[in-house]
Amino acid sequence: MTGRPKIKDIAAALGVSPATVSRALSDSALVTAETRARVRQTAEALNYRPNVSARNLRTARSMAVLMVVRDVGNPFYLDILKSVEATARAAGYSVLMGNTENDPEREVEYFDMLRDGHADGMILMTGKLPRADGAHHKLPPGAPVVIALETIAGSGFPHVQIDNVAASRAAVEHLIALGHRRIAHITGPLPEIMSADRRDGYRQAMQEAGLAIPEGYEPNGNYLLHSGAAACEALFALAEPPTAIFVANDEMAFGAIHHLRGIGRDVPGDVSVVGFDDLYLSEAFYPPLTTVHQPRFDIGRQAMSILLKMLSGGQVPLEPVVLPATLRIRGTTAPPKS
Amino acid sequence: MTGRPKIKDIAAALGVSPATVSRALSDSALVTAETRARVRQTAEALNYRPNVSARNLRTARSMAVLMVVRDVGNPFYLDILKSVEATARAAGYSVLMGNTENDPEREVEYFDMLRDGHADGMILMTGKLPRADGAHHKLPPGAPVVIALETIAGSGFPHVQIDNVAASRAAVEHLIALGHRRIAHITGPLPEIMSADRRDGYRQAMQEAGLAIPEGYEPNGNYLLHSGAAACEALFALAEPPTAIFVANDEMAFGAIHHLRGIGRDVPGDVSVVGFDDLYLSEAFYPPLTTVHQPRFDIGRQAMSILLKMLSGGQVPLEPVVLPATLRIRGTTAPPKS
DNA sequence: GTGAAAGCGCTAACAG
DNA sequence: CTGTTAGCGCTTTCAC
Repeated sequence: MTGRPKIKDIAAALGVSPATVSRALSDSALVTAETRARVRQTAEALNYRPNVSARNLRTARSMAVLMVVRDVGNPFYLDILKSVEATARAAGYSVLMGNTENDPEREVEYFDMLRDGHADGMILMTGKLPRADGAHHKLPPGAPVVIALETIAGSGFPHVQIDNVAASRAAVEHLIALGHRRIAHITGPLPEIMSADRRDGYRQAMQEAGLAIPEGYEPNGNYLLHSGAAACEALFALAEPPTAIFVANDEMAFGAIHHLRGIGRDVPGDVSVVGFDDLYLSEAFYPPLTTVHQPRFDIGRQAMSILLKMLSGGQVPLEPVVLPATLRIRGTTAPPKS
Repeated sequence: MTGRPKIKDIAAALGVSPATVSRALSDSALVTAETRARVRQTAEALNYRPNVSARNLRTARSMAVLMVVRDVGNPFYLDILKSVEATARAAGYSVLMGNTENDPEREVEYFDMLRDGHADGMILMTGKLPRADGAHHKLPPGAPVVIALETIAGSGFPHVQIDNVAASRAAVEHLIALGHRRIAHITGPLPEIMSADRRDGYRQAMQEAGLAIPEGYEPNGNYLLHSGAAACEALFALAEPPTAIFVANDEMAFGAIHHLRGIGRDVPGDVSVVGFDDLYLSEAFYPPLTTVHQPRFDIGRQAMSILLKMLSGGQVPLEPVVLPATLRIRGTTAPPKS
């Protein structure tokens, strides 16, 4: 025998039909325990592996799901990927990773992968659907798509998220409680909802405390290290720089702190900084970063569970699933100097 | 028409044969520019997507490659993934990400994915082949597999790597040049070759400088943050702790520095630390980490290029491709105190 | 409990 | 240049 063995080869070797082999291999109850054992044994002996393309074609399923993120480079998503994968594996699904790099065309490509049979369902963490006019409209209604971490209003897809507004408010309230009054905010990319939510939490806390938000106190970033430094630079070029900064994610917070150090400002001595995400390294950073912790593991697990439910035709929550996020107070926040 | 459109539907709508549609869609030269245009247009109109399972079954290729790493959580691999993906995409391949978490069973599963048609080729960065007795022996000789970053002696697969011994030696020589004599090394997981190479570089540099390696000066780690802290703790429980540490990767170096801070030792004032990898955050860390920079982008690009060559039946380098790694001297190294 | 036969959607000979 | 035909390897009726 040459080439990879097929079901037919096993059948021939055993003098049974291909159908029986197929059934035995898939643990069908329609086959004797004994035949099953014999089939499994020769399959093993022949080093047989079922051809996935053939199976997928026949069953019209890929047993794979797609997880699409804005930036694989962000370790934050990786932790979620891990729990998504664990949950998926337990149900027999594998996980394909999609990375958009914020490129709308690539988002469209990933949507296409649902339709062309690459994957059966999808977890989206990109904060927006491709082209408002809508690649997702090509998907059948009720398509197995779950939105995690971000919000896509009116999409009709289930959501798993945290309350970004409340978490941000709590972070800023912490700074206010320490006595800060000149508090700035480095935003994520706008007008994405997640970024807007975090900014809104900041604004709410400021307003409730009766604090003004001076011109230039809301510089924009894009969640990347460098943009945190750049935004921070803009802040400290102001006539009245802040004594505290709430940064929309940890990575930018690292960049901001790095910049502050460069211009000779001590954190938290001169300036307090709060981040958002609680990355793996945030605690080992110096000073250990005060930040908002997100329940990454739960987010992934819940999102995947809902997706699995959709994939098996079950009911899914119509209301967003909102998980708790908590402020972790560490070493980058302190009372203002004066 | 109900359900997803197939090639047949387009053919019917246009009054041509399915074969023509297939050809038009794949830009075959065997079809008029005009027919091609018409086909493309109705395909677009019908919102057609070719079924990948059917295509893969027919062509016996998946146009996907698998990149398997030890730990997706390590940002180091992500940068490589990005360049692998860019190179793969340019050639029409997509990339599947495999994560073994150092579990040999999972490595075997990924090998199986080559045989069951999930992927056409594979880039391995796990440092060892599954079960010495050998899952890879199930693969046909000359299987499209490239080993990156690590070495699998005698496997016969092409390798893309850096010279870990030389790079480590350079790192330790830097510490020696600063005047350190009590230099310790926190290793990666042994007996993996990459970890062993880095340790050997350390030993060579020490020996050449005529420096002894005291008992306990080579604590083991596993490349994770926490193990760096733990190994460091062991080091500073010694009667004569080191004045400098060469750590086998940045993540453990972060952990070690964090621990040193915890026990009141200043870096680099009291202790110098050198890492390995040059992670994205290493420069933003405080103090900025002195470390060995690896050419991540080139590693990914080269590995994928070689894989593509194998996939198209071309010749591949028999000798390992060795890329340069360079020491980046930053803020965690200084002369010893006394 | 097992076998025979059909067909998933596509591409690649082979004719014309 | 286009159409006809066959078949990739598997699963799943439908018979028995």
